[in-house]
Amino acid sequence: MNARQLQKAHTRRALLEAALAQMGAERGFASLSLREVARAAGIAPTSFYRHFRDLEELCLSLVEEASGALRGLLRRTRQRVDGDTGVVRASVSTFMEYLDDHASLFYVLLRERTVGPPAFRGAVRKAIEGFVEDLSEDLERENEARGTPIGDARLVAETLVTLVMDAGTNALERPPEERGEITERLVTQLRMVVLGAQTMAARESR
Amino acid sequence: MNARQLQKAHTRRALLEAALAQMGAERGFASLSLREVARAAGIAPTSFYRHFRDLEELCLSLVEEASGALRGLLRRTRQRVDGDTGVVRASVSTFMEYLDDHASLFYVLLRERTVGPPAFRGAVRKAIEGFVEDLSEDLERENEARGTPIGDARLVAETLVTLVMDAGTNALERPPEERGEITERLVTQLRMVVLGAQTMAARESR
DNA sequence: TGTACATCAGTGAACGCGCGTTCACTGATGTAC
DNA sequence: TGTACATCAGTGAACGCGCGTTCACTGATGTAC
Repeated sequence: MNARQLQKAHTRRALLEAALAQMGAERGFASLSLREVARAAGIAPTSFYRHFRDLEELCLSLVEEASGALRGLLRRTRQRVDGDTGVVRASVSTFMEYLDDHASLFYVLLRERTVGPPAFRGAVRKAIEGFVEDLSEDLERENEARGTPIGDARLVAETLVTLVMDAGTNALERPPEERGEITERLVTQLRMVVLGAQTMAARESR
Repeated sequence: MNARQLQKAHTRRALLEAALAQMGAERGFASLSLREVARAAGIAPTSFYRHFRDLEELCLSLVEEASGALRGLLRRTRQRVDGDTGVVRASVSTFMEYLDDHASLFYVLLRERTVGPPAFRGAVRKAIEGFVEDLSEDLERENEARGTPIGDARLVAETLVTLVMDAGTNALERPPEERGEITERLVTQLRMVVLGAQTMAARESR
């Protein structure tokens, strides 16, 4: 890569980081300002346009980045799911690690799910659907292996993901010392769901 | 009430409605503008201050209104919960009715849960906690009556509310014809949770 | 009931401010020969 | 390697705009006597 291209990539990164930093706990994409972001990235406002068409394009990149990180992590999770630790434990601890490492990115994913331009919400939804898809496959595989049918695996996966995302939101809003409790409650919730699904499937096959 | 007081109350209402209308599908509280709201309410921007200190105060009123409506509806739900229809069905149909009648208010409740000033998020959380509290009592009462222990009723209630809120968000974002499917999936989800909780409680008491 | 005064919801002009975007530019880096 | 030219990330001045907020005001409604 050119020295020029390298420098450009550098600046682009600075812009993304700056936008991410601005959206702390209280601000959504809607309250960002191009000038503010440029200022924080250390460039003139006009230079912004060398990298993105507008703020929306920048934020879309952020969403994609957040999704990518999440999926990558999930993929790594699979290797942990073995006899010792079940899908539930493994997924939860993976998720909480992600939360620690990418808190700001996660904010983006959670917040912009319900506000903002459609393209935005669509991207977030797609990311979550990918998550659901992966988890669904894992669930089916594991439950076939164990001989415990789980019924509509996709619906179960959706339920689990919903609960995980919600717990993630809470975890970000509460002080870190409550993190452990939130995790434990989440694990119980997820087990209830899986157990309920199995019980339901068992009844139906009778 | 005075003619004057009456007129004032009228204008106040217009302001609240205007703000609500502005926050359609894509806009959060953060992207409202005082002038825009005043314009839509048919008054001069400066008159706004006769009613609210700033936009935040207005939005807080909206959140409280939304919470009030939700709780009121829930209270009415209780009367439906009898032998014929269980807690689950009754709650879900109640909720979906609310969704139809107060879509905009519900947007406020769902969106501003994760973005915006702390006072704001606090109010929303409090509303949801009230919801959880009420449902938790219902669950305990019903399950004692039936002799099917449910374990940590509060945790179960939290799980149910989380799933209901999430389904509500989806329902608002999807075309109305998908509403029925979403409702059915939600009912199944909730039944899984209740069944799971009961199964878990039964195992533990063994 | 009539009069004099107080209240106060709503007004319109004015302010300074930060915003997004345009434009013609600069000057370091890259490329062709 | 040296030279002439092209590219293009970053610049700074300038624009028009809508914003939140202040201020002194108006005039209908309410109140005291």
